[in-house]
Amino acid sequence: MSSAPILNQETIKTRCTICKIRSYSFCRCLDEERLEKFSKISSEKNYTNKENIFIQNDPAKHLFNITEGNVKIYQLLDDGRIQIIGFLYPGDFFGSYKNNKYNYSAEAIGDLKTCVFDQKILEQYLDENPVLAKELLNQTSFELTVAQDRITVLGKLSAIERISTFLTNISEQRKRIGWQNNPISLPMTRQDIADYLGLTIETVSREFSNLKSSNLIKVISSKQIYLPNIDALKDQTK
Amino acid sequence: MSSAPILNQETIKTRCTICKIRSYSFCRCLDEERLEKFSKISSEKNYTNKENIFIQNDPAKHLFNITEGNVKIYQLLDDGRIQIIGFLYPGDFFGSYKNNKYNYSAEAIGDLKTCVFDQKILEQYLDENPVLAKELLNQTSFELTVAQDRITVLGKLSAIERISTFLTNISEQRKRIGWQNNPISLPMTRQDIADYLGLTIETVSREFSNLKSSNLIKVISSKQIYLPNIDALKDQTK
DNA sequence: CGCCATTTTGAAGGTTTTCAATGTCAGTGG
DNA sequence: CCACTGACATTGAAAACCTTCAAAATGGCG
Repeated sequence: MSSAPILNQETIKTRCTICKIRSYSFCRCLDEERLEKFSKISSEKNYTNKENIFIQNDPAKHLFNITEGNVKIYQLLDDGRIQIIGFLYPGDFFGSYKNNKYNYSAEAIGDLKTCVFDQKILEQYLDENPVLAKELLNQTSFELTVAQDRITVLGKLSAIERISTFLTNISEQRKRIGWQNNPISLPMTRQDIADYLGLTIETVSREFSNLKSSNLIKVISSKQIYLPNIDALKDQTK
Repeated sequence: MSSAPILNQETIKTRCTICKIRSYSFCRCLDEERLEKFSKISSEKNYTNKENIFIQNDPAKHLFNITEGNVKIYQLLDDGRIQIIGFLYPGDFFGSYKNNKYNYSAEAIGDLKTCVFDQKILEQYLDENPVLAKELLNQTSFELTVAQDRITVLGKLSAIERISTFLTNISEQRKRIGWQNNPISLPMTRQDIADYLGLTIETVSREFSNLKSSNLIKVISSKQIYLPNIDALKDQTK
């Protein structure tokens, strides 16, 4: 079980108003006035590469919001098999809003800055600020559609289709949050991609090679991928 | 695109108060007083076997709640491949609360009775009744954990593990809503189960036969399955 | 009883995995 | 500066699992 975040009293007043990712996060619905109170119910906690933020089935006490860096959330089977549920980026939230156990483990990919909420305190805050409850509902509904799309990817797509979908999705997600969307940077390893797509690292590597020979990707470095023809790549996705 | 539900003015006043599945549904959080208003923003609509309730990418105008019967929600790929996202039972809701397009198609399995809400009207109602917004958030968060668990099933489990998980999950779900949980009735076809688990009908049939020879299931009829040893079956799930 | 949809079973084939070896690259120390 | 190290990635060959194609069996319903 991972340790609890510590409140940082010096920074709480201004933290939210100067937050760079607020417009991409569920707290965007709060006005300046509400934001001051909101700052007080959250705190900052940072992690380093491969550090666990929490473990599946831990008592679920907190909800996290990424302000900087990346997170992978994953489920582990008894025999060591791993399934990565998702890669999360600035503005994404994770943890548990309501359940008493975390449904997955969470681990930092590279340096990570998060904003932490106590589950109970956040729930109280929702009662006083229904607008935030509605925004969380919106965001959670969206997460649900993402998860449903992933069910189809894992249930029906071939290896090459999964990889192509993965690459085009990343490109689109980067565009959405205003990052460079071509070439794309992949913060995760090939093994992570495999565990995300329900494949082995060898299959991922082979399909990357196939895409390379078809000139559908150009591997600048192993974590920098250029997509010369996104439309043609999209044709591979189904 | 499917047709819009029609308000039935005669029944709206009493419908919610006599609703048999209310305690399993998101509307359980409303008191008698609020329920009367709530009745007025919903209507009843029934469907027959294999009837489409809506199609993926239709403009999303409604949210549905099952009062009787079963629904399958699924995504269709361009080449005809199908992935069933979920089987839904009384008390489950589906449709779209916020998105402008449905993320999946929905079809009745057998006779179906639903309670229908207009998206926009429901959203207004949420503003006046934050308690319902919170309840919808709870329910959607739960749906999200279910979808995440399914990602692991489809990404990492073998055929026999998927089938065993499917059967034990159904049994537990039946217990939860107070139905007979052994033997379990399967309203869907083998093909549906295959499309739900990302397998072919042949593989599903073969694994059912394997479970039969191991005495882990007893096929009373093709849609009535007795589980003589649920614990042993659970050992097959991972 | 007979029909037709659904399910089961069989055999061959294909995609992905497994096991093993080689290659690449960044960081470190001689 | 270059060899060494270890983590990560790629490639190869064989095997496994699931699918595909085909045929037979079952079972519900007129």
